Amino acid sequence: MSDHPRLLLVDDDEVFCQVLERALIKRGFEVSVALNLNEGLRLAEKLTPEYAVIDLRIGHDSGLALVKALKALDANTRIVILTGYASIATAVEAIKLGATHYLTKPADADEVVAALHKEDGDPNVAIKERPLSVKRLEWEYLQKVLMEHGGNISAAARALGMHRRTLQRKLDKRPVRE
Amino acid sequence: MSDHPRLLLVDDDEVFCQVLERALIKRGFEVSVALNLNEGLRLAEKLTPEYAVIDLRIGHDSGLALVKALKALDANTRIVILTGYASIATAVEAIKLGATHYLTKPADADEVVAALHKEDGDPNVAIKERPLSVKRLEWEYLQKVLMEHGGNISAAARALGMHRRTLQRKLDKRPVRE
DNA sequence: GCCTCGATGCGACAATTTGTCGCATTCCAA
DNA sequence: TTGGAATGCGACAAATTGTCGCATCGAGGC
Repeated sequence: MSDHPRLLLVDDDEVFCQVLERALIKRGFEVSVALNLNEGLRLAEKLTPEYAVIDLRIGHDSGLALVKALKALDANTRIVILTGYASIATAVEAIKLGATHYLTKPADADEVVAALHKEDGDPNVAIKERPLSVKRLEWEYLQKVLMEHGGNISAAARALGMHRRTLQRKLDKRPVRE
Repeated sequence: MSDHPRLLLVDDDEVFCQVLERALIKRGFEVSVALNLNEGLRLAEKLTPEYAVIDLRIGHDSGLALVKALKALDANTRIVILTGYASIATAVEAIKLGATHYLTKPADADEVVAALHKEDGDPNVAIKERPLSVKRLEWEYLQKVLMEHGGNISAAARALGMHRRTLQRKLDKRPVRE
């Protein structure tokens, strides 16, 4: 056992979990990973983690249920919702249920950690030195959605509400530095 | 003096205020209207309303300041943020500051009243099935970074590697629906 | 094989959006 | 009071996007 704070990571994307887990361990957390809701609940009860990073959509379940459960177990748990399917409605409910913050993918480990430590109602604490440029954010997002559509450019463009020609052109370019 | 609950309505759109005021009176509220932040603060202190409906953008000021003030006066005040410039970043802040709910214009009086009476977090809100459009993602990101810089447009533009003029223009526009 | 449908790559041109400058205010802290 | 920073906004050129069109390609279905 260590003095490292316990953190529960729940997300059904295995690859994403592996990457984020590594990054969080490097930042001093003792990380436990669950790939589904039940496993998440089980680990939560067993470990009573001080921190949690939870995907909004875990398979067909909602991560918000887990927020409620974690807060019931320990109201001091600091929870961040991290999702690729963000909406104002779910953000509002997440915060009402006691989540500390709500992040949209793509988000890097530094953002996650910063969000975990964010204080209540405090508009600005740790300002990130270099936020991703808009172009870079867009590039990563395009890649992510494209992948979710099996590389089908037409389908991705439709999902993104963007003209196929435009997506095509954007993909031709290099990702922006930074 | 009646037994009608007192409601403070703060929005810089005069026409909108008139319409909503009438509708709220019809629904049994004793409504006071303020068209700017200072007037809103003054009325808040004078009336200590049980309810408040506040625009996020009041002229050049932020309605979030008023949420904070109202909650400081009386933590039981039920406040709904109503805005045409909705973003996840501001929604998260509003709820953290104690707002009861967060609505996007256009919203009718029934929705507003329902929101005022809304109870705590519901883990069963519907989760979006589609990812955000690129435009919407950008809007959310701009709002987030802007908030991290305390609303300083110049600083946010620098951090984003984007021209101030461009950021200014993007912020003026309404967020894309979805 | 033949046909259809959706995906793709790409040219061309118009419609929009951005990048830049400039300038008048407004704000704020020294 | 004063200098520096932030802001709002007009104007015009530069760059990006939206649209249309068309030829090609691969997977099914018949």
